[in-house]
Amino acid sequence: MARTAGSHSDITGPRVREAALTLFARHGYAAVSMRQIARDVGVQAGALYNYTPDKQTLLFDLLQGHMDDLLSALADAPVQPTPPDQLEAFTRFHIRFHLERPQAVFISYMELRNLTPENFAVIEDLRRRYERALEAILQAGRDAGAFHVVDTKITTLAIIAMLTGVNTWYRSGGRLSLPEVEAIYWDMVRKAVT
Amino acid sequence: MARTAGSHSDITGPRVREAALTLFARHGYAAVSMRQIARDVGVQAGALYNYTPDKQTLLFDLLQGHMDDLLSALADAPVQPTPPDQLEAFTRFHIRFHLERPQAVFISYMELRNLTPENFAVIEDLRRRYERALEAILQAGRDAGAFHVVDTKITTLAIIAMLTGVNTWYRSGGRLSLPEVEAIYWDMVRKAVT
DNA sequence: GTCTATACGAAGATAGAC
DNA sequence: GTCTATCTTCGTATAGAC
Repeated sequence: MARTAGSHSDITGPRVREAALTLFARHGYAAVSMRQIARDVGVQAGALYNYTPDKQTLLFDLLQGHMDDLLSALADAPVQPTPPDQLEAFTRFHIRFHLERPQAVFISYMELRNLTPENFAVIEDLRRRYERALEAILQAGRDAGAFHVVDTKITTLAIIAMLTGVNTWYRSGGRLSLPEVEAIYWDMVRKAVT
Repeated sequence: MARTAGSHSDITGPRVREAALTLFARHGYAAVSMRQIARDVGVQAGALYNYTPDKQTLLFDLLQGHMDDLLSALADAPVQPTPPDQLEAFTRFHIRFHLERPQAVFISYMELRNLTPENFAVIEDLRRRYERALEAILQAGRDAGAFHVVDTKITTLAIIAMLTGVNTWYRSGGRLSLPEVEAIYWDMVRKAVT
């Protein structure tokens, strides 16, 4: 695609999404105006509509992009031979991935209710797909006699809630290193399913 | 206090808070207008200002009321003799209390960022007080040799995150009864700290 | 692609009548 | 205590010049 001299679509577009991500995470989708986003990017409000048809789509794109990244990264992770190894890999993967993008994680479950029903359904489907990956590990482990799990659905949600909770308190450079955090959580997960 | 014939302060006041709670939980604080709240209550927008000085105070009162209820209920719970019994009681108390008022729970951590800094500090202090109650149980259990906990602070936050996660999926009348849910979570908590 | 200008509606909050 | 009316500000989104 040829571009004219003054065209910055491939630079400004990502900057719009970055600014929106930061502002949505800090103040919430409904509390952020297009004018604020434009100010952060350094353009006028009207110019934003070259990069998104409306504010709703901007939110949806951020959430969908995040879920796509999550599922791709999960799919790219090395395959482990046994359910306990798979569960450990999942635990460490989840913590690391989520700590790397706290803002996207934050809006991905804080702003779900600000999606239109159609957009919500899309994100929900992606989220369920991620949960099913963990549940499959728990089921395989139970079938193999390695795990003692009363209800794989609930345990799946409980583990994910516990792990995602790391984002509420972890600060890099704090008292604990990332490997230490991973080890502590893996210890709890391992014991909880045994 | 004498009241005039047309005075409904003691009826309308709570109804304003109820309507605000429901609307804030459903759409988010920033997305809800005073006019919407007034419509739900059945008065004009201007009349709301007889019951709250402004929208911010309305939110703060809801959150502070919720935290006060939580800490009172915890203080009123029967005292258990040993750390494992205390932890079981805490686990069941937390699940039951939170499932009884899902809307208040929801806004109490979704709308924290919409509080003014001063109001935020007040709510944070109350939240920390609740967390310290659980941490004290974990420390006592570790000192007594009943629990195996690497880091009491993190374990406290991990347990609370896991338990509060119940609110995201539990629906009364669903597949599992409340006692069953409590039992499943207590089983996981117990194993995770042993 | 970005600007300025603006259409159009709705927000929070207040004033004064009843 | 509640109403109607209103002030002032701000919201999303669009139009047309450059």
